[in-house]
Amino acid sequence: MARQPRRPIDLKESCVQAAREVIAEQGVEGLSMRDVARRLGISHQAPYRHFESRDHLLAEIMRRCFADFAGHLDARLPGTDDRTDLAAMGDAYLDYAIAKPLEYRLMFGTPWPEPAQHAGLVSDAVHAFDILRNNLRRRHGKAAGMQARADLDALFIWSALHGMASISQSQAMDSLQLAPGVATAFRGYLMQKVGIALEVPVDPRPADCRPAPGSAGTGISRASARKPLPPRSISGSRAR
Amino acid sequence: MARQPRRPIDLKESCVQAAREVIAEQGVEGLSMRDVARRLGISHQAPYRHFESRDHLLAEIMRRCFADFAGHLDARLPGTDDRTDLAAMGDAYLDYAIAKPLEYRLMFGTPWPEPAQHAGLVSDAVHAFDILRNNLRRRHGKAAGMQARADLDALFIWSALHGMASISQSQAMDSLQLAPGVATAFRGYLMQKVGIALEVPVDPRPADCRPAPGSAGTGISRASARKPLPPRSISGSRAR
DNA sequence: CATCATTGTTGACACTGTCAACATAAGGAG
DNA sequence: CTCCTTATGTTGACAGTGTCAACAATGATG
Repeated sequence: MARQPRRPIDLKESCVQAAREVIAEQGVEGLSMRDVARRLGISHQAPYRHFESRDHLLAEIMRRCFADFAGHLDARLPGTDDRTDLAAMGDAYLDYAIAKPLEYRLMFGTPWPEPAQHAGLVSDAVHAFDILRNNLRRRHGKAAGMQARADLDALFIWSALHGMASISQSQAMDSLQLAPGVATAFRGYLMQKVGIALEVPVDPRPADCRPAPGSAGTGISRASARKPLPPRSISGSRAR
Repeated sequence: MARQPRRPIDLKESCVQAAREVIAEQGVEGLSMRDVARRLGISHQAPYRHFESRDHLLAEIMRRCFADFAGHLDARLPGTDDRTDLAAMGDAYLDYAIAKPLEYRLMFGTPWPEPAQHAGLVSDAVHAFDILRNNLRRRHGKAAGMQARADLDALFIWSALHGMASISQSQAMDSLQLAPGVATAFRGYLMQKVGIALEVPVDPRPADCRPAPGSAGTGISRASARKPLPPRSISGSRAR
């Protein structure tokens, strides 16, 4: 028979809480199992009764971050239509990235532990993405190929937002000697550009010709790789 | 008087080489001073004669990666005009990210060591950015405010490319159940969207009104943060 | 030659994740 | 009730890490 946990205070839960505190204070790299144990006043091995390894603890925390994040996206001020709603979603995304940089970095800037394992992690992360995708699917309708279009738009939006979020968080911006006002205008400018790009339809086919509709010729197009880089390619993975 | 280094084989150089191998094989996290020493058959403290700390070694490697990267961008097939050149640059950027994922992650996905220190790192990184920025400055001319416009465009392009590169490298794509063909079309689609966004001029002012020129209303716009997130904000830094 | 800075080695220290063995206690079976 | 199983927590080890301190060799310079 499965025995019920009768502990009043849930040590597993406490570990997660303590670990989140550490991460919020010092970032992922600062997280140590022993530190968690120390903060809770328990032996250094106690957390291992609840988490197989540091990676498993980390995965659980990442899962919760994704859940938080998805909740934050869901809690945006509802737009009056799909368009303003999309804008609100973009704002909510960037607000979160700014307000919780270390959590953001944990979700999107840290190599994931075990891909196949930690199924909960994956499904929670996908759920966050689906909030964005669902909006675009409503927008594009169900005609043939429109699922793909919605996915492509979702990936494009995500790229721009994530790119901006992670660039803003790196110290890079400080060193670039940007023209005055650029740093503060960046966010609004990017949102406008993305909005424009979404308005103008685009052929998701191989691309290569297709001038931009209403404009001379897009400028950036030709897809696919050429010139496969000199010799020494890179293999490797995040093993060990 | 400054003594000349008379060593035939430069141990400092060997350390860098060995460390780059480790990183290319196992990623940044796998880099260990002692491992470097072991590979070179020297004592575990020898590398410290040439690098103050692991972070200093890492900074040197990052610096070289940026130099490589900038060289790779410079070595793109020259475009016939600024537009096709910009496209070639985008392609070169993504080619590099794909060919050397671990180096790419090292440059753009790893918290930098000491910001102020390691001046060489910063200047080499800025140089890579300047390749992009210079193209856009030529494009925009020198009229008042156009410097800022060029910087904004550069940041926008960088965001999209970096966003795509880092999303593609995460295992996320595999889990999203994307519609068929989306994964392969992603790159070309994003390049087209970026091209379109660059064609259509945009007001870099605060944004908030300004409908997209030639279209009903951009959809994504309103900049700036609202709703500052519940309570628990995050402080912390990458200390120690 | 004597001096001295450069470079490399050896040995420690505190810290990490994790394995193994042990202690304790609580519930069910007899 | 006792006995046993199972969950939980503790103690002690081991190999690995970055880094400090003390020492040794070596070669150019006074």
